[in-house]
Amino acid sequence: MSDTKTNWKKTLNLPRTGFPMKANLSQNEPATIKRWAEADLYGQVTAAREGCEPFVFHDGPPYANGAIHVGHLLNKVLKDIIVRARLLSGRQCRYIPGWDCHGLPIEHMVMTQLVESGKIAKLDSLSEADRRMAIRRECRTYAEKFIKLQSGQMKRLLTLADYDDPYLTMNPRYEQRVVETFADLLAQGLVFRQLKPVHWSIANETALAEAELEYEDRFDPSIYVDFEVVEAEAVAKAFGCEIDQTPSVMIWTTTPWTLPANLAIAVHERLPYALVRLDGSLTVVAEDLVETVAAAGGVEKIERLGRCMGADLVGLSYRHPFCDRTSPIVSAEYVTLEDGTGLVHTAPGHGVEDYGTGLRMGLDIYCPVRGDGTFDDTVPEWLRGLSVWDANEKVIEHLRSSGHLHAAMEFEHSYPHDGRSKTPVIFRATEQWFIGVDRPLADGGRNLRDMAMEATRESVKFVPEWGRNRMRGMLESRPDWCISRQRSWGLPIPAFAMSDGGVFMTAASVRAVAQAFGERGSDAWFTETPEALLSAYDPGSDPDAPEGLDLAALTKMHDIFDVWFESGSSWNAVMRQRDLGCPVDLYSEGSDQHRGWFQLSLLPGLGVLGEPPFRCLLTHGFMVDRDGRKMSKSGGNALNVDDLLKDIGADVCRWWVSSLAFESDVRVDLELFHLAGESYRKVRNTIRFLLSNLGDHDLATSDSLLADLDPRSLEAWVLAEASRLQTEVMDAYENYEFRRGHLAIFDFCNDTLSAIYCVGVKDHLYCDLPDSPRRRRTQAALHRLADVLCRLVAPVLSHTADEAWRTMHGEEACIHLETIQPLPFEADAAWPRVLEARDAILKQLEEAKAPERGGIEKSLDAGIVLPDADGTLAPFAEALAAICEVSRLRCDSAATDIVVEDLREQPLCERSRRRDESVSERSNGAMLSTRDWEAVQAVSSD
RNA sequence: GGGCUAGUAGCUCAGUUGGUUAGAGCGCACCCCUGAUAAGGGUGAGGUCGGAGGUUCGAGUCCCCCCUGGCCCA
Repeated sequence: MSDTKTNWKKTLNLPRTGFPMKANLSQNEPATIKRWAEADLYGQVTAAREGCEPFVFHDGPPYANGAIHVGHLLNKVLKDIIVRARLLSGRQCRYIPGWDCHGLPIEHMVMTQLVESGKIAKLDSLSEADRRMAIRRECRTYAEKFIKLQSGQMKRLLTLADYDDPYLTMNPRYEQRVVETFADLLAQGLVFRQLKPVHWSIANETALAEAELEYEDRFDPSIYVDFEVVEAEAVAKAFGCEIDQTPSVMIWTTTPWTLPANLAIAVHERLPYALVRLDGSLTVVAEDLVETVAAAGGVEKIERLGRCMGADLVGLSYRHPFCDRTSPIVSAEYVTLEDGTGLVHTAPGHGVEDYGTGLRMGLDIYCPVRGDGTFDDTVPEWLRGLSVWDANEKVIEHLRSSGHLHAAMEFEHSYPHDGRSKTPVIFRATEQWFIGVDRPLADGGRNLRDMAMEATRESVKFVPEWGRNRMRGMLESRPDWCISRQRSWGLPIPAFAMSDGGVFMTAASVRAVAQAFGERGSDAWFTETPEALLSAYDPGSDPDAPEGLDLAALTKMHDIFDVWFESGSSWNAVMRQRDLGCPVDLYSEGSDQHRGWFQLSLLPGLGVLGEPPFRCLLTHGFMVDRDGRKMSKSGGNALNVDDLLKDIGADVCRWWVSSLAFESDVRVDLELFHLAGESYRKVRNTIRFLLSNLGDHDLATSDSLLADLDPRSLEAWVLAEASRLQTEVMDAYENYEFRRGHLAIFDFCNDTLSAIYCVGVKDHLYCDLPDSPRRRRTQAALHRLADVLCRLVAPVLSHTADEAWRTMHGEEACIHLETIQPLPFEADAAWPRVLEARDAILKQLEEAKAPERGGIEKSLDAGIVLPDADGTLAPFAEALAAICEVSRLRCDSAATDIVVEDLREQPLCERSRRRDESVSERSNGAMLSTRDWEAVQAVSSD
């Protein structure tokens, strides 16, 4: 018997294909990448879509620092799915990858390496310009290294983009456009110079960024100071009591040297304050802090005279204890009862919050401290020229002798230090460049904030929609944009100092420098004279040129642009510069960019174009670990992308990405990738089944076999389902609902095909004569299914789709050059009822397995009698028998319940294993059905 | 501390304008097939919808508060 078994196998049309079950992605994908590169797939597909309606998509620049992580993976794969889906639907989609190259993280890293390698000493011996150039050379090398690394990793993710000509923010043609963007904003009157406190290293006389600070414990004086109130009566009234002496308000500080710059005292409007007599001296402190403050001053007798709210104090004024001025009491939300007195010493030139309060209240941003840490001549004589550290003691002495000091002690706290010199830093107001968001534009008179609020109200589309509210909230409260930084690695702000101390920078002069940068790169700023940099500048034709301008007397200033200004100009430096279309259709990044790139592209865009540079903002969430915690390298819960690709391959990663509800946080864990691998295999094997039955099928004439399908045939049904799938998936892609597409594709493979259609047609495919019309028609359907599946998965499984496509159409073919067309198939309206009948039948078959119900375990041992009162199902009897895998099925208009007939006593066809009614013993001695007997005879006569 | 956002079966997610016993897939259990075979098919068991209140005849769905995450600020 076992001999005959193998013999029958030889007479069957069993599946065969070169498309393997095992994908071996990590081995095979690199070959695909190489093939695409050699064929210049990006060039080919953009050429093929020449003249098609463009979809303008602009890539945001990742920072050229470090290897890519899973966040990049999500970002880049999502974008690539978008690009490929648009190409599939017949749109042109030129996609230029980019990198953010300048900025502190790189410079900081390079400086650290220079210090560690000991090369820093040599650098410090150079002239300032040479030193900056040396640092810039190192930074450029560093950035180039990581661009190369990341670009390779991104290609490894199977992304399609113009990697031969990416945009780099450090390239001359990019720099030129950034500076020109700046010139336009300058012309609009939006650029201004203002003091702002920054971390300042006295040792190196330079501004420092947060990343350059090290926090160390340090002892500082902690002092409580009484400031005499000017309006004694008003105080009495506020507290509702009689007073007999001039009251004070008490502040606390650990930086006595900032007291000369005190211009206000801040209270919280909704906190209660008390007027108290502490051992005879009348003062105001927060009600809850009276005891603490009294204890600090060793007070023996506390007398509470009255109580009021902070709001009652706002507007009063006080006399500075040693500078000749009076200042206001103001309100501030950040005032707390954590420490101090509940009344906060405010020096707008020496603190971030103080600065904010100063701007809000219209106070001077007053900073009497010079770059070397000594006082200038605006302070009382006894402080002039003194270093701030020496001033602490003097100030305390002075306050004590004048009777303003309530208490003084030593205080240990964490304090920022310059990481390089290890010396404590101070907050010091310096001149910075700003773009004003509330200043009216020269043409139009509206300001950027109003324009931004209007643009984001409805004209920009947000996906998800809540991004709108989020971004508008940020726009509403954002301060003016400080665009200057005091570093070397960046794009210079082309401002010149004039000999009279003024600053020279006009729209025309900036454009001239932009031209120089475009030709020679921004290094020119460090290597060329002002006259050379301004060679394209003609003061005579510049209405903004200052009178008596002497180009030869100019000196270059040294601020560079905030990197956000560079990336925020990319719509101009890339999309307009390369004539790709602007405003662009889509920007897509993580939701942190509502404050970052999106907002900082919107503002310059509005200033220059008068409209947003984008039409739609698509955001994704952040990667968190299996417990929902944030991912970080230091936390040890980060996944390595290279390992991931080696382990499971890019297509599985892409399949995983397409499955995500990416709008919110994305849980990421190796196990989840393996799960995605399982469902990938399901799709792959389904495609494999389709392909494996097409080996003897003529694809060229295939579609003609589907011309007049019976709407009640399985083929009509499955192709109509495919048509529905295509509509659903393409609609999902169009609306960035990749998860919906993913699920639809999976369900189609898993359910429609694997569980139903493939099961239903196996018998025809394997057992019919190869040329039987029924088999050929089924093959034509399989071909159509494989075709549409390849196209639909191509944006996601870009390697696998290509692999399958090439299995069908030869090595030279490429799925990614194809577009998709509507499928014309329709099926009988009764099909849903047929499938319901199938469910019911399968349930009955399962129950028939029970011993008391007969114990039929194999469905082919069963026959079905199906109730069909109105005769709807009868025409589907054959199809139903096939998709239920039963040997016989009969519809009965008189039956009320499904009957499972036990056919185990009936003859079994040895070849098809069906208990068909036509089975009988044939002339060769075998039990075969008529169809199989004919097939065997035909095969053996070959 | 503030703005935005998320919390539904072991896992990933659906749940439309509040309305019958809260759905799907994976996984799991059991069974079939061994002619898609490191494949394929069938059936089934899993949830007090983050927690506490409230509105309502009725709430996963509306309101308030709280808890736990995330992003961006302070």
